[in-house]
Amino acid sequence: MRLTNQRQLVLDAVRSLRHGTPDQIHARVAEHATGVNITTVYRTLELLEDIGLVTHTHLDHGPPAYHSTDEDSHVHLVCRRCGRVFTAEPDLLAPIAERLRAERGFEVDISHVALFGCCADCATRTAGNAAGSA
Amino acid sequence: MRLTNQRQLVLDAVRSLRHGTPDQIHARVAEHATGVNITTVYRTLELLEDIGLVTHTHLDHGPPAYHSTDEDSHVHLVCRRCGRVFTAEPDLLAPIAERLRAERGFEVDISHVALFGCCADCATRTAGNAAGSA
DNA sequence: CTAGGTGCAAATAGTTTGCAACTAC
DNA sequence: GTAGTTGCAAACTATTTGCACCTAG
Repeated sequence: MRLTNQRQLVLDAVRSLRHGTPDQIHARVAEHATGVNITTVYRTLELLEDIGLVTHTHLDHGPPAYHSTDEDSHVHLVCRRCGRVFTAEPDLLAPIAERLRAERGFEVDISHVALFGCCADCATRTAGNAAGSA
Repeated sequence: MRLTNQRQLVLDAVRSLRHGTPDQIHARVAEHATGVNITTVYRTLELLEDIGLVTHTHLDHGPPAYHSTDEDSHVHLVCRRCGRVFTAEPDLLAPIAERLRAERGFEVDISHVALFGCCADCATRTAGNAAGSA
């Protein structure tokens, strides 16, 4: 497999953006080099994922978020109000992963998990408001 | 709000398909009535979600899965090999939801959760095979 | 009757593919 | 030198929007 400049750039971008979409990765790459095509970004991400250097998660609808497998695997907490992404220790899901493995042989990919909900800030901000979501 | 035939059909379709994509819902509706447009399906799903009759989950990349809020809320287990969707009791995540609420004020929406991984069947089928994914 | 709902077609966004030119090895 | 890689443009899929027509209330 050939190590091209583009591939190095894409990998660097994935590492520096911690949850980058293909588009964001492309933009980041473009800061360092001109003319790397979005197509190449997609192809490279697929390749890097294939050889296990990156993984992707679906943090919301829309573009997937890519992250390097270098980082400690972590669980994503996505706030559906403000859209921010928090991380939690993978440890959090360990008991569940254990239970699913034991009870049904299902092997959870912890680094791929996103939990949706509402973060503390947004909960505070909307406290007292129950019904109307405009 | 007007109760139209189309809306009733879309809601019925969401209920009968348990994890339907907009496309599948459209197809299901088309079995019962002619000429309901995919656009209407999208608009109706948005509306039904807004008034709380349905929710959607991202079970994989691609189209979201809609389900009726009638059903018991449940956790989705998505096999990344065969694509099948299993369900688990929401109970499974309760301790985690509790912990996140206590530790960081993050309120997890349990019915929105999908756990990715590999089901027992696929694990068995690929036992002993480590590297090559063609 | 009328405000809200629908269908159509076109716009948009994200992603994939064919193919010719290019380059790391 | 050559097979693998890239860029471009066009295809494709999923979704949204504008607008004229239609219908539930």
